[in-house]
Amino acid sequence: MAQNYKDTLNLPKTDFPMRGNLAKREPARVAHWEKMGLYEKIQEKNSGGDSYVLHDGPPFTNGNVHIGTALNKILKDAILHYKAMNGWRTPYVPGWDCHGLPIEHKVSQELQKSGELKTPAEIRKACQEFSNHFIEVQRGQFQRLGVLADWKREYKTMNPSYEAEILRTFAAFVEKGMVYRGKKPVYWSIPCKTALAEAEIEYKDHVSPSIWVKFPVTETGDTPFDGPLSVVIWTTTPWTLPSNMAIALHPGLLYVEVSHEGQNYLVAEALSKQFVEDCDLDGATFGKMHKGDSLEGIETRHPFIDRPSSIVLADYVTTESGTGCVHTAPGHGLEDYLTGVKYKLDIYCPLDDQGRYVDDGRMPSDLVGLTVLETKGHCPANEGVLTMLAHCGALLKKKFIAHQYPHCWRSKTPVVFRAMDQWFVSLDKDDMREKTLAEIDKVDWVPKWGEKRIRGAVQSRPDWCISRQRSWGVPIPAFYDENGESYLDSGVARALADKIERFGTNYWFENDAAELLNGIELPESWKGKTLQPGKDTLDVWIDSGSSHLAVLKNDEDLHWPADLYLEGSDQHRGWFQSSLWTAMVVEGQAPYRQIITHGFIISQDGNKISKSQEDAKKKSGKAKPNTSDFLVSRFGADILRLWVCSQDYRNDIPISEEIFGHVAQAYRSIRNTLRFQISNLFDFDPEQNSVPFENLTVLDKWALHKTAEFLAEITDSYNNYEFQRVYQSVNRFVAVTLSAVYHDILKDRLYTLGTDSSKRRSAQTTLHLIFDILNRSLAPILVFTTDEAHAFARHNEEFAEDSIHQYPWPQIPESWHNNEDALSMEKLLEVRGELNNLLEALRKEKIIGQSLEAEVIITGNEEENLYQKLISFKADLSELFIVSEVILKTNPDHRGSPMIETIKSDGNRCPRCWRHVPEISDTATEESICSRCQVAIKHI
RNA sequence: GGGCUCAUAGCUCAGUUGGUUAGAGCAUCGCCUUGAUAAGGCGGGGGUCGGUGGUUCGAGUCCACCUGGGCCCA
Repeated sequence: MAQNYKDTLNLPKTDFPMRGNLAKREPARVAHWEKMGLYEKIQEKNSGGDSYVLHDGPPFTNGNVHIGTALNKILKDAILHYKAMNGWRTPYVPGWDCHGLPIEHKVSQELQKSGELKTPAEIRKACQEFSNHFIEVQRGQFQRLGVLADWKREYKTMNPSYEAEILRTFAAFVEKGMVYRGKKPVYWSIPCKTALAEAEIEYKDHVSPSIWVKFPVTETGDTPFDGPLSVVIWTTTPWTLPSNMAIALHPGLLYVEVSHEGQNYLVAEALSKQFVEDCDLDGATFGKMHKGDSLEGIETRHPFIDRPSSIVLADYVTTESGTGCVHTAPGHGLEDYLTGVKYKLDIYCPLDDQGRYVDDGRMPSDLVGLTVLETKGHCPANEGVLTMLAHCGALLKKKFIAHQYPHCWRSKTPVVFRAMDQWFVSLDKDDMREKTLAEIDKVDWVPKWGEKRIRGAVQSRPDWCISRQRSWGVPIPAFYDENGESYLDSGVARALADKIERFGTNYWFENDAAELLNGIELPESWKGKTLQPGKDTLDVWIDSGSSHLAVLKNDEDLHWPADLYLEGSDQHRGWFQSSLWTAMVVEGQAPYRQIITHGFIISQDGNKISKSQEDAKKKSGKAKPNTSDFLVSRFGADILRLWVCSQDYRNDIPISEEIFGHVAQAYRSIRNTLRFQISNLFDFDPEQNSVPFENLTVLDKWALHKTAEFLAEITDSYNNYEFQRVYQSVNRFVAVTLSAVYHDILKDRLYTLGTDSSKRRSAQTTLHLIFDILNRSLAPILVFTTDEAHAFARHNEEFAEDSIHQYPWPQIPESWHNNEDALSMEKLLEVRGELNNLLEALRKEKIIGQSLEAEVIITGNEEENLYQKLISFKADLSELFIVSEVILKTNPDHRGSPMIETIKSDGNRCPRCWRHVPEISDTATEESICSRCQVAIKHI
């Protein structure tokens, strides 16, 4: 008959599924939101509010959305949800970074397979298609994550109007006189006649001649050497010797004079023994030692060109190989170049496009015309230089050496470092750097060490090389005459920007100077010249660095500067900095008020994700892709979002199966808690059945007090963007306050009392309030689940026309906080701890199973505080402790806190409510139930 | 090699201006329940706070060095 009584209970009822099945079910909600125009509705709701502008850093459009990019967008979305709930207007214009070498490289590889040589315009067209394809892909993947944005107004750095803004930004640089022409070494492929980027370089084994060369000291300065001597350098690229301008020593290393058969040499002390051995200087002796920094400025003579080569200092000099005296050719190496800039050396590079020594009047005539390109193991330039060294007696030793050397990815030939004309931005012009540093002060950096980081980046950045020898980018609007003289003018650049805005950037690549300049008023100096348009494009950091101008300034819905930029911490050197410089030049002010940065995704063992993935791949042969889509397909977007919010994103962010397992568990716990509440409100209409606050039971008032504490806690965390604290608070609230305590106690009331009894309605009123607050407070994070729960709770259906995301952040009455009943309840609930220990002991002894099988005897002194409380709430105690009876025994002799005992109840078990009571109404029949149930059953 | 940064139970996080036996949730183990049931309840075990050395009456919490990780440079 027990089943019959079960039918008389108000058991929970809902269609809200226990299991989310997110991967399958979320897409329908994405479609639902799209259809109902959720983003627009949220904007409309807040149209009267102030706007909060989070300016989107554009992801690069060259592949699927990676987990790190997903993390970034999820954080942005959660912040905007929270701001929108708090009444801010939150227009969010997402962007795409389209130009750049990685795309051009991939596209070129594809085009190369077809074997045809393509013009820049053709390559650009293919790049554009490539980029557009991945914009489609990524947009879909972002939307799948639940990210709400104004996708109709998204910005692309390859849009003609955007490209025009880039050119106008550049024009401002020109106008301020910051742009100048200089030389800088780049990788150069001789067969391809093109500059290469690091990504286009392959390192391969190569055999080179390594040589030890004497540079006789001509000017010793104050240094007291034992006698005439030569500084010995070691190099594996003899062909760069004609461009030698200096010899670099380490300031902190010791250098020693080595004597052998009347000759004296200077090398690093740490390498001197090796040097003697390598150069067969048997019987050499070691003399005076000198510290590197004491030798700065000493002059030597170039071995075969009438030119001094002086001693300079550089930190990158090592004692790993060579002599510790580094041959420095600023036109043929990046480090050499930087040293050259520092010491104002000539950035000399006497090579033409074919890699041949040019006849510039400085090159020895024996060398002119020799190429550095190696064919069949022969390098004419190397051989020419070796011959000259042998003639002049400067060659101490030659040995062949196998080492890694950079090769061109396309032609597979060794590349050379070659200084070429480039465009630079002078960052110190008009104290721009100082002004920028001052501006950094005014920005709110989160975490605050971000300020140190960008300060370091801005301080140490050398002049900005902004030209690239690439096709997929925005052209530098410069022209050249037949002598190679350059022509650049801000007015012309602006006029060209207008043209490009109308015709697209390919206009530049498909027309000659006459057409490009047609209708543009030219500066006097340009007139009468035969000009060619330049082929270089702008550094892509100018592209994305102009976004605040291109996007925020041209949209009345947005404002400049932005309220927030939120990107990975690598952007201190990247986008944060490039945006800052462009803003300083154009507006004289930072483009953002606040910067939040997040760390990088790492594996659980703390290593780089790509590296550990490779290792896993090697071991198991089945590495799992770290793409957003893969993880969404396995766990669902809400789990991914919850994971993001569970981590302190300001540091490294670990990811693993185990971590996702725990987050999924936490999700289930939250979901079930919401489900418990929804299912127990199936017959509750807040309009009809609500109980006023003052009439709620003391336990319900306590629950609202705890809810108020919870809300205050997470509101504070949200305000500080500390989602991991929200996550922790939610877990504790859900698992402890609700599931283990409040919900557990409530079941008796909800299930067994009369449907409309005031204590049951009191519980439902409270549950309803808590559900609403909990669900809303989770809405910025669990965008799908909270919307689903809302639809089921309010409309008892899966999709509703009103979304949780249109509701404001919860506000609660002050009365909930610290009400007197709640504080008393807090004390009484503390007794549960001790009580539960005693019950567990009975359970272990198989005396009881459920706690309702037990009764409690508490002995205490009326003078004592807690015992007084127990007395005043005697009627509620058995409910609170979920036992059948609580007996209070007052004993004036009892000292200290009340003594608690538990025993098995000797009452009869009511088959309906399972409580053990002294009297069952009619023990003779099977219908016998307790008196409380008798009343209840009449009011079902 | 340089700049910035991180290091608290198996996992993810709290630990206020240095002060009693270092906390939480999850996981784990044992028990109970079967009227939140691919759920729920109760209880137990588990860190000496990356390491070393200092400052201090007292340090996870301040200082120095070391180790390991990350981002950015070189």
